[in-house]
Amino acid sequence: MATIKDVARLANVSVGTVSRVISNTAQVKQPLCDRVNAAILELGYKPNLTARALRTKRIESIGLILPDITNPFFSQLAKHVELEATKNNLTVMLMNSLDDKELEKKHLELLLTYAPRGIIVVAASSGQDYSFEGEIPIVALDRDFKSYPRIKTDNTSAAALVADHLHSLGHRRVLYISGGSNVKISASRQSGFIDRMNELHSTEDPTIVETLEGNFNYDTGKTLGRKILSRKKRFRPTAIACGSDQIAIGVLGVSYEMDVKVPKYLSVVGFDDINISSLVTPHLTTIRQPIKDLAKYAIELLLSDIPTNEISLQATLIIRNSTSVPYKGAVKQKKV
Amino acid sequence: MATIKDVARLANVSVGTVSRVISNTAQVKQPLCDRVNAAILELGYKPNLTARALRTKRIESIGLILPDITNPFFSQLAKHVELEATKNNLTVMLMNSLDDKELEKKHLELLLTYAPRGIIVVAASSGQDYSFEGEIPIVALDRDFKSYPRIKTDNTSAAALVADHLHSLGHRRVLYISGGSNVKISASRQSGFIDRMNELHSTEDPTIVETLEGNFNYDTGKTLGRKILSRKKRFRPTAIACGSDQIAIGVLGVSYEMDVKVPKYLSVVGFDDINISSLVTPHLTTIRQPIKDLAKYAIELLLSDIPTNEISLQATLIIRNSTSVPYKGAVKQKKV
DNA sequence: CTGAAAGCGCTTACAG
DNA sequence: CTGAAAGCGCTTACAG
Repeated sequence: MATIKDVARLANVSVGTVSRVISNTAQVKQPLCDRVNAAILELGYKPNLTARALRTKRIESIGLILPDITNPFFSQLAKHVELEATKNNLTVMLMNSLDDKELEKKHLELLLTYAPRGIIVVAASSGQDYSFEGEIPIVALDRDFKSYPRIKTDNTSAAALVADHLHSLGHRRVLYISGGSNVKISASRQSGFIDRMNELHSTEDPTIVETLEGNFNYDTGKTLGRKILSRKKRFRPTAIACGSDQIAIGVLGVSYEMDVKVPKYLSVVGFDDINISSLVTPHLTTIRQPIKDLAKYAIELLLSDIPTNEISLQATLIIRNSTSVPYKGAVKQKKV
Repeated sequence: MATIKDVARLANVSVGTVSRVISNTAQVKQPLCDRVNAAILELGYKPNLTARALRTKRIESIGLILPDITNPFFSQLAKHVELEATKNNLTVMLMNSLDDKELEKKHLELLLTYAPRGIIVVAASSGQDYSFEGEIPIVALDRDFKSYPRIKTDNTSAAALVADHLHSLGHRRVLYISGGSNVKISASRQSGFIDRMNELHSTEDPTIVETLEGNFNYDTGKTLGRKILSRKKRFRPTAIACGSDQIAIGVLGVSYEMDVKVPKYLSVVGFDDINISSLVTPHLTTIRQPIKDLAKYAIELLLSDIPTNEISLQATLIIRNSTSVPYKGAVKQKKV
């Protein structure tokens, strides 16, 4: 591999000059500049990133720690983070915390010793019980992490969108399956939905909202879905809103098994718009998180060090085939 | 941040000695060793990885280039690569080629300038039209890349497993939906299936095999599935084997839409065992690739530089609910 | 605007 | 077994 010295020799300038034309950091007279560029081309010179990093004390990478790349939402996030990073000539180091706070901490510490331009963490834990020295910028994505600046979707207003949609279709008895009220973003979605539903309530036109809690996964959808659909029809909601697409797809699964046609007899809404949402049958009505922007702002924040607390982005409702007006027979229902 | 010098000073030894105890590369007498370790602990010293990399000309990372982390199979692969890398104290740099050979090349070149311990590429292209200097080990995972050593699943024998399964259930008219015969691994699966099916054929007990070609995605399953299920029953296969789970899930989708009960009237088999396969309805019978081993061997190969051409791992058949004996009415059928 | 030189934090021959 | 020192390939004050 040719080094900066080789280039300097060939171009008959000092290494300092070569460095300057490469980094475009200072004025270099045209003739010198040309000679340097010619030499770079001739030698096929590529700067040694490690050496540069040692001097500047910054590696041209960002770290990305997330619970599990296998989760469709996270993999989409990771993809856009990588794409956005590449635009900025940054490489991304990926690590799975497996939702293990110890591992998350270890990853963070290792990453810190690489001195990347910044670290994005989709947190497994709140990280309250330890701290880092050093001035490497850290950004929390999606979930809170310590008191680092955070980029997130406005979950509350997004969930309200779901409530609006269902209500406007005519649903008055709905059920919310939550990813667990102990998880913060899950709680935001849940309260966003319920609060809006309550706002929509009036004595003349009453709404009934129930909530069931589980996790963000398929199993929750299956288990709780089965429970709900086992009820007598008059005690069933006409629509189920879910805290995640996974839950919703689980609900779709039991609906099929129990022969409850969606959306005819049951409307189902997800949250996230993961890839398969548009492919399952019926196609899932859901909330699309602005993943690309989430990634873009996260990286921007990392590179800008403009002090920021939180950036909250708006999500959009994607209406597909899993929601419709409630079936005619959905007459006066009793409260469970 | 404390440096090796600080440690040396505190421990009252030379930096060389500190380096030696850290890297465990030479015998250091107990007392010195103890002093050094104590100093490291006291200062919370972490070696500067960049400086080490500059000296050793190797960064403790591996590169991972794959078409799209969003593809469930790749994300599982990536996860296990990362887990395995972490075990070896290696960090992974992730890049999506987006199936673009130019981008793949650019990524590769960038990665090379980082001088990682090795690069794993799940190739978008055969990479025939360019070459790299340098001695950084490269390993092809899943798909061929140049003439680098390759780790893969034995697609041919895996597909034969599917043929065996279907035949033993009693299916005699089957159809294979391929991911395209121009893609090498797809062709292996296809021929593995067809060849075994033909071996199983005899004049007393004939089998009929058809093939349709598309891509590895859901759409292919939907489109071709719809085409097949639109045929009159007597011209329909009793089972469809697919080149990927995505295709199979697409087929499941149209089966539902067209009200063809699976597996009662149609058996469906996938390939890959991506996460959702066990969650779709009905749960998909499929081939499980030994993803963990794929990842493990890839990294082993990278680190060992034992000259190897190809490692081919055996897959396993996972029988779930999308396959069963063909329905009774599946009597004498005519050839299409 | 340009060059000479220091120095980033390590590792590793080279002596002893 | 240990220390002194060179050097990895850059960047960046410091002079001029």
